[in-house]
Amino acid sequence: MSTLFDRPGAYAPSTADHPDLLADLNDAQRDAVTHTGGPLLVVAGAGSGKTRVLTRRIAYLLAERGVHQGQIMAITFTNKAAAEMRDRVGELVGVRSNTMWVSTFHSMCVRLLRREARTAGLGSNFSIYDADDSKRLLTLVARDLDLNTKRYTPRTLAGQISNLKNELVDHEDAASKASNELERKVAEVYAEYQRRLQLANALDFDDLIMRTVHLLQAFPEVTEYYRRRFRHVLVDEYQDTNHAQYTLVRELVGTGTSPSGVEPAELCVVGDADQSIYAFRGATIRNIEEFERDFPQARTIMLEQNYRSTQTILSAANAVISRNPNRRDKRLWSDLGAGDSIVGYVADSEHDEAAFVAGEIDALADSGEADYSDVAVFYRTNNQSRVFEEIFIRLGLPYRVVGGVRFYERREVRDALAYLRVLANPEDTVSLRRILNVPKRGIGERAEAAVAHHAERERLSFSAALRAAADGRIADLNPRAQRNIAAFVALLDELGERVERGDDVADVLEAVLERTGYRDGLAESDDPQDATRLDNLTELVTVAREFTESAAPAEDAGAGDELDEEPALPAGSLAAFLERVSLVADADSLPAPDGGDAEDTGQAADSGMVTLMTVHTAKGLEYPVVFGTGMEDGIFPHMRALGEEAELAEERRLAYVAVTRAQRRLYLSRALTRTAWGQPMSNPASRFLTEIPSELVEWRRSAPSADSFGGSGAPRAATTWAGSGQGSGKAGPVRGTASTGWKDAVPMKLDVGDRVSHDKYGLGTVVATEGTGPRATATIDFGASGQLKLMLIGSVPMTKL
DNA sequence: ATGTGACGAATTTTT
DNA sequence: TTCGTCACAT
Repeated sequence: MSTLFDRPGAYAPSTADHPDLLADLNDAQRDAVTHTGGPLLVVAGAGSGKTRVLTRRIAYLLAERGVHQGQIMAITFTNKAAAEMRDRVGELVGVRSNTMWVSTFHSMCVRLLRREARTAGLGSNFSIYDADDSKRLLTLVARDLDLNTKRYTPRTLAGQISNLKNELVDHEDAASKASNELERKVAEVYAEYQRRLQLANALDFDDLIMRTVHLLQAFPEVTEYYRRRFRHVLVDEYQDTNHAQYTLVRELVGTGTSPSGVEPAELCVVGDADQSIYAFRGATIRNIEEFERDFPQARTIMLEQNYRSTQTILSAANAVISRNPNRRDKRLWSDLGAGDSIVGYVADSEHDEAAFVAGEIDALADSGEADYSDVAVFYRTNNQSRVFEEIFIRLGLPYRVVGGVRFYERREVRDALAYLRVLANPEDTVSLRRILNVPKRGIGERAEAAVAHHAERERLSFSAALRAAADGRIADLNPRAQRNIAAFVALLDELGERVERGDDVADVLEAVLERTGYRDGLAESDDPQDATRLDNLTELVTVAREFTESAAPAEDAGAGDELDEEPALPAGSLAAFLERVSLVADADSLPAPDGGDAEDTGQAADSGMVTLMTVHTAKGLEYPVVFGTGMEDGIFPHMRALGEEAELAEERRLAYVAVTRAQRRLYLSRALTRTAWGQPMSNPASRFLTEIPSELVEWRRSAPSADSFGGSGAPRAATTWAGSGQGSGKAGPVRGTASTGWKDAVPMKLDVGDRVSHDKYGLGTVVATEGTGPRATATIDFGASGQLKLMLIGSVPMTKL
């Protein structure tokens, strides 16, 4: 790999200029790279060279400003982004990038918490609970507290508690602030949940951030140490930070001169409020919108030149996003020219839509206009991928689906990992209870409850109680269960010895799969799914094997980096492996540039496959050809967002993300009818579709025009039904101006039993109604044409009789 | 203790 | 439709 170090004559440390670092940047980018002093906010529109700015800035700090790599902390949200940043900085400055702290918020916090475990009141071998573990624990807690688990589902509880932690509210504050029944219950659960986490020596994802913030706030001397150490903090995707992460950054950077004279570090954050699509997880664009207020003397630099897309695509994106209220105005522009029109398509059904997409991809490939790998198909929700897969398989069109159920979320993988986690941390009760009877070994609910009660009564950990049970020290346990428990404990001990004597992780894992009978159980099954499960376990063993191999030689002896002199966890250890897999949840994620793909069904190289994914997973990626599908109100924007201003704004940002992924060609399609949960459903055109200026779109197939329906629809129907997708460029600009389009119209009032006449499906009877306002739907029986569920939003070409 | 059938709910998800 | 949870039977 060529770096500035390697290139003869290109680099002379700390003396020469480095025109290379700035030469190919535009003015704004250059400003962002060279800015010195106060906090810097880089507002980076889609495709405006955000990563380039960040990496150049780091390189510039090292090369031109005499900053030591150990003084830099760069924070991202994903491991992928962290790896990419490290690589790209490496290309610019060489091996110095290896010892920089470039990491995700979460791994940075883990690193810090392990170092300061004692101060933070943690065992340094703490486990990390992910969402699934949290929910399991919450299920236990809710049961023990006798909650109505219908009303307080683990999902709800997890969401509420997560929100509280993201806002840095601890369980005591939550209790005192609670103002209604739900909040009081949540606070109660929260308290018990935290108690159990502590008992299990475990932290959940949100704790990683919150506990770090609390640590820094409670121990100024600790904070001071890190502030002295990190003089430059850079944050990527700043629009995705939640309050806790925001506070963490502020604690790290510092706001004023500390008592012992440490000045605040230089802060550089990069983000785009228009691409904030994770508010539902606590991200708040407040952090970016009020950056200037939060950090006085802050400077803002806007990157508005887009290097990715044609002007047509950008104009469409601008048209959509500009309807969001309270938005900092920003207009992306491109000098790549207008390019091709956006292609619109109105399909009869989702199958029809998929067939169109497949046919179009085929045509592009045949004409040589695009490789399969140039093409991405986006949808709002994962279940929409199915129909595409079906058609692609039928046509032999190579594709890959990104996302969905991830490798580390598969049941068998989690089971196997739970064994390892118990071996590493016997107090990890959630994992222990998970594997207690997996595979089935005759330790049922009753026995488990008996052990749990005993633990509670005697104030023992579950693990200790289990040992008591094995020794016959629990009275109300039948002998059979006792024997089974004893055997299980013996099994764990035997496996534990392997860990003790330092066997490789992969060997321990192999032993787990063998000795527990897990592998045999799957091998003997005739369920075809179990064959896949077996493959996944084999893959996990491979991952473990590779982990050991990469850990051994990569011992870079600290390289004078004081923070690395004592690794918190021994390299290659079981604990280190578990930490890795907890924090890297994307073994089978995106097209790895190097093609080093962990697991996939397909054999073909990435280069030859169409990519299918949700719009969320598409963030940060780009493709020459993009298909945005399911552009219907109720699908995208999602039904749940209709009528909710904040959620609608987020959907709009999501649409903006979708559109701005496209480089050359953008297709937008919708279906008049699609099957939702077994029932056919009819959705109107997505409002996002109608907001795109019609001159940018060439409709390959449009909605049936009002004329062809003949009849007079509901008032307003004739004009509005045609709203988008009015064919062949005939339609004038879309009406429905500003935010008050026809979508805000009152839905038709229908009750069960009402008779209606639909312009397309004829006479029908209302058999059910659901939802109200913008979410109102009616299921109508059209006799021979069957039943159809219609969204009543805006207008439907239908009259009530 | 475990297997079966009814029932109900059902976005998005960087860690 | 599909998946996971719950009640009940074996």
